Amino acid sequence: MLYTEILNDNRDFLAAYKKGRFTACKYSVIYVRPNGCPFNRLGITAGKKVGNAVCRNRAKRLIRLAYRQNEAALPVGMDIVIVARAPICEVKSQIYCGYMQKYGSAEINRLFRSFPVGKK
RNA sequence: UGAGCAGACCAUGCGGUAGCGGAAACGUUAAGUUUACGAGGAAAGUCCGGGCAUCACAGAGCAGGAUAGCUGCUAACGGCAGCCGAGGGCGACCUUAGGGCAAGUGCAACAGAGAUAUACUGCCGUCCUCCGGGACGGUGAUGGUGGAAAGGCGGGGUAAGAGCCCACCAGAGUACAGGAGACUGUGCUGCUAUGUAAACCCUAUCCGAUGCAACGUCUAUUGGUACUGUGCGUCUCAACGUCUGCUCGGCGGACGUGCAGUAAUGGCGGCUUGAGCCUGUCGGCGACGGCAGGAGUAGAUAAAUUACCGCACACGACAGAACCCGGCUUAUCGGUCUGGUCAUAUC
RNA sequence: CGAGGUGUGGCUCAGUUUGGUAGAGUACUACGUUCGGGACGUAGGGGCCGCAGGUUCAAAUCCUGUCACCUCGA
Repeated sequence: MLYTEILNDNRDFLAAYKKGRFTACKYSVIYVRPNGCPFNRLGITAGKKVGNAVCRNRAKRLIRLAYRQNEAALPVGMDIVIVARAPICEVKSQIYCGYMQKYGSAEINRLFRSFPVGKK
């Protein structure tokens, strides 16, 4: 991934849930929060409600694929946490990637602009 | 041909495009390029057993836990193999926590006269009688209840009855024979013994604790707090700590102060060749063992095996390694092979 | 990786230790009460006790396996 590091600290997840903005769809929920770094950080959550280990792994792969394909369109300097929902297991990857390409990046850009610039 | 039993095995395949993980080679300040490799029969549940690591180890007793026919296999096991007993199936075959209530204690509702020892209705004898029956003694076959009524059934016997006696069956004890043993067979004694130990318990055997977030090692910061080691001073053999819990017993003396070291975080190691797999052969009924030959890189750390397309068909189930093995249990679309059995038909 | 607990009427829970009758509150139905409703009173229905085996004369209870959920420790 080009400008992206992995977000793996529990505090950062909690900060994204509490202080970030979010947008939701049928397959996933996206939390966004500026982090003040010259790169993005991506965290993926696939909880127990998604399914068994096979389903959770598949959900993580699909999200990672979708993020990789749309990475160029995203702004820089964000903490992004994507939470998988149960229906993502039964869907083809093109549908999810297409959704992310069409709406997801636009939503993230909109949320990014919605944060006050001076704060950053 | 149909039904059924046991065992073993496979787990969609091939091609293309893009991408991921560690490794090797090339290149090198680096970016990168190429190559081969990259989830399972259960990887799952974590129910047992072991390896490995650290800590503790003079020991003794009690408590606690596990196992429970016999012989073997194994590193070990609560696993497996063969056999014995019991039960089920016409059969192939399957199931089986299967020591001890003839040490002790407890429990057995309801029903029933009576539930671990008793006598309501009865039966028989003697006596009495107001002829309805009553008293005393014998008896435990009969009635109904119950899971269970004191071995079962038949005959003899008797006033009426009873293993009181006899035959057969069942159980117990004992002797002999066979077997490695569980046990089996035969003879004799002889009727005393309800069920429950997956009730407490007794008997025999086994069990140190913690778990790769173990543990080792390197490094940054804060701080003089905590811990460890050691030198000096003071006080005492009590308290405290530790040895799984308790008792005895063992080991460490405690406090103050000086010096040295350690740390939560991160990196690296542990981390994958192992009581392993396949083939042949020898020993063994078998589990398994010996010998010979052969093949063989998952090792991540928010965590890699993917996404999409095309073709074929049976239209693809359950499901994702996290220190490693041996088992057990559970989930599973379907398919293949081998060996027995029963029924029917034909020769 | 390890330790423990809970599954019982629609809902919340007793009963499991010490095996024999499944119970309480609430909800539901009917009747009474009231001018009518609520509250109250009386009566009633509703349970393969998570699932599958076993021990026992007899299992919600004892034992074994299994499924789901919850909690805790490192």
